[in-house]
Amino acid sequence: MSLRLYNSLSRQKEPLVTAEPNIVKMYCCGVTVYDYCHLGHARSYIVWDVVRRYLMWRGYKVRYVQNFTDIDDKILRRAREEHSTMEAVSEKYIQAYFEDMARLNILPADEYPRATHTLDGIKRLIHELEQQGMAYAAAGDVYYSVRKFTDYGKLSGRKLEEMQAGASGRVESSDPEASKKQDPFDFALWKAAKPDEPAWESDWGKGRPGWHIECSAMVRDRFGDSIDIHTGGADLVFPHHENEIAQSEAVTGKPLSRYWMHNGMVNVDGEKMSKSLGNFTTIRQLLDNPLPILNDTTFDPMALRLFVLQAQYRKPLDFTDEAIQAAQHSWVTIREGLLFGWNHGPQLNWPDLPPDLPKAPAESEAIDQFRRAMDDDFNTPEGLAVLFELAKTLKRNGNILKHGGQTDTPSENLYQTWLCLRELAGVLGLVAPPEIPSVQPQTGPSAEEIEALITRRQSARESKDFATADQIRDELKAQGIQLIDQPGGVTSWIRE
RNA sequence: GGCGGCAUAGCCAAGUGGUAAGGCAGGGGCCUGCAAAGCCUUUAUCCCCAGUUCGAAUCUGGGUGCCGCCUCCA
Repeated sequence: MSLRLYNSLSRQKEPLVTAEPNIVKMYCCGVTVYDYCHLGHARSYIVWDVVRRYLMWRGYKVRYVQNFTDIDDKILRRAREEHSTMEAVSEKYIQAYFEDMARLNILPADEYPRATHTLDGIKRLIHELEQQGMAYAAAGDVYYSVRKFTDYGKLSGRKLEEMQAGASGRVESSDPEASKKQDPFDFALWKAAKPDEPAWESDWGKGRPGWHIECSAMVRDRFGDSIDIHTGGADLVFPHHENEIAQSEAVTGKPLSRYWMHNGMVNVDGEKMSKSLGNFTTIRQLLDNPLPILNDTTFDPMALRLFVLQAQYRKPLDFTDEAIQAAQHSWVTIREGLLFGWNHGPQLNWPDLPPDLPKAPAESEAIDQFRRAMDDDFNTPEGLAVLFELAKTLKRNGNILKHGGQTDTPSENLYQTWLCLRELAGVLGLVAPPEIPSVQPQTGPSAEEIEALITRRQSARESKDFATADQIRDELKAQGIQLIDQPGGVTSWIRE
């Protein structure tokens, strides 16, 4: 059974057939760098990271390119506000982007082209469009003649005539470029320089590129005429991706991308999270601040990842307190499972664990089920269900071991389960750093002190002095020591 | 107004013709001096109506509600 994915272009799931066997050329529309990334960005890049990791796990060689838009009105406005420059603003937020993505364990792209580094390619493409009669210059601007591209609207499924009815009110008057356009639907490929704004020399005079053209130019520069998968947020379908298609395909005569994939939006109270609505939470806001709903602890980046992957990527995802809480708790379960080997391997006489763990047996049922789920348009909620089954088993056995019992599950089975969980979690980018208890910095009372207190409590309990017994338990609890009274009068303890 | 999508337990979410995965939260039980932790166990007939079918959450038609895009947007 092959991998199938939903292609926005055909509006149906299709088997993945790449141009070259086992090679995937993938381009993802990145961010405009004028602010910190919010949860909408987090979702988008987590989703595409998982797609990429899964394809790699399935044996594809993936080349992944993602751009930074570093020329833009909003960046300029931000620069003015901060008495800074466009370069400084974009540099700052590009660095912030890298920091945020690293925390979310998103693999770095193979390349990060920037608009400011792609001027040659952009100008070349505009020239070619001009030569083909698809574009025209107008007072220092250059526009794309939308009506000349007969396939216009094929991605978003709209017809120019139908759009006109609803859009006419806005397109006409409010747009300052409207007077230069031959048609309201035409869009800018190149914009004439305004005073005091960064500008580049060109045959049309000093100016800067429009937004859509950079992606067309970058894809062409890095990959050639066609790629396999083009991704981005659902809000980019129109006009951004539609325009990319118009620009690229008019010149090359070939499909810009075989498959188009779009992720659903993150919602707040049922409405899209967006800059313009002002209802956004940045990634760092969420991860850096202790949250009352989490007992004043911070939200784990991996829990954010889990939160995102618990929804199918094309559906809207509601961001709520309850969702945060659920994700955090869920993550603890997965993490317990991931740490099982490090915590209990020695106890089970496992061999020393090499840094590169062996692969789980490919024919295992869990792997099979996971693959079936993910092969069906990256069904991560179903894939996660597999992880939970594995993690629960490990967690349960870990608890039994921790509480002094003896598991009746063969050590070898637990080892395979653990390898399997780690491998599949890795495909989803979910990792828990090896936390070997003995290596952790020990704070609070020493083991001897604790044992002494337990002995004192024990005698208090035997003489029915429960007040003293409970007091000792409470004091240790306050120092992060959890006492566990086991059947048979034995009391063990763990550091929390 | 046009185009597209969604509607499954308290919340999130799989399932696309054969009598409802998983997570979170909750209930019950075991254990305990009490507790914590743990273990076991439990919780839905799938928005409404009408069809097709031996059989539908799953197909068809009609409603209702919500969301996205049509302007910068992941």
